[in-house]
Amino acid sequence: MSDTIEQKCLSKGVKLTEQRKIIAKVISESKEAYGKSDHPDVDELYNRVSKIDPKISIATVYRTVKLFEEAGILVKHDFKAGKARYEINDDHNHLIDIKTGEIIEFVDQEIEKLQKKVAEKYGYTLVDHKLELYGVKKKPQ
Amino acid sequence: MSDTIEQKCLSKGVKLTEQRKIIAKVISESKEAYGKSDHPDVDELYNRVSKIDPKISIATVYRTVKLFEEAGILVKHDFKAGKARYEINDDHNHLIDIKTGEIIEFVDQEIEKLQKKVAEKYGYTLVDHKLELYGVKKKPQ
DNA sequence: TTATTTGCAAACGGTTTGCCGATTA
DNA sequence: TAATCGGCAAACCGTTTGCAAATAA
Repeated sequence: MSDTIEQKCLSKGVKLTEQRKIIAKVISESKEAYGKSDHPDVDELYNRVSKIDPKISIATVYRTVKLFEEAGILVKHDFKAGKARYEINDDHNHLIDIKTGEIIEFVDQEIEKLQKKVAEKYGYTLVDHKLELYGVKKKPQ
Repeated sequence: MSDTIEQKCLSKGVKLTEQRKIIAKVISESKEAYGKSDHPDVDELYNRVSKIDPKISIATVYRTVKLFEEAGILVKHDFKAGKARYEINDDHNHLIDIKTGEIIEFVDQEIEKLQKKVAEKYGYTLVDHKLELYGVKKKPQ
């Protein structure tokens, strides 16, 4: 499952254009290039894309991230309503520092298991979930 | 903590106007009156409020729910981006039926405990959290 | 009375869309 | 070549805001 976005597009029949390749590249690199907890919103994505090809319009960025989302390649987040953020769909949760806005990604199997259990309890099969923790950093020591 | 919204306003120094009383009433009654998993969005709130006093504007509804939220009386949800929903702040989670849109509220102490543990693990004190499960109803039997 | 609130309508900001020329498979 | 895509600018829609009249304390 560690395919590139491009590979995922191919396997899902999403046509690859120059613009989409560039947008995919920017999203893939957003982590390594800008730090661990980089979660650019669409506008920021557009800024970064523009540096590679200034002719790409923001409409294309919107259309592309939506397309990737519908293909299950990206997931959309609305941490703060108003501006959506997209990231590669690899099913982790977020711990958000309410002071600094820093975002830490984590996975916890136990919580995962309990979620499934809760859904079952109400007669549901768990299909998806969203968990966001909001916290403040503890004083060191 | 089972004060009415009006009582909470008083204790938090939020001035009570006729309009706010009506909006508070509609929110308080939204559960009992329309079924267990009623989560009206602002527009729907406005519709219901209008039936009581048609002169109340949607701007007032927006201003009021925001005011109540800032006072910690309500919490805001963005289940589907685009339309915010508000409900009384009593700290439960949501299980959402992705077929019907039905919303079930639940609390799970174990998950709660694990969340705190995860935050601690990263050096944070948990202040708030959001957990949404998305599922499909199982076939009966 | 004085600060606050409300209604109205216009503005705002993120997102979507219609049109038509450009590009992909 | 046929179908799809992208750029542009206008439209959209939920939400916010400036203003002047109305109201709470």
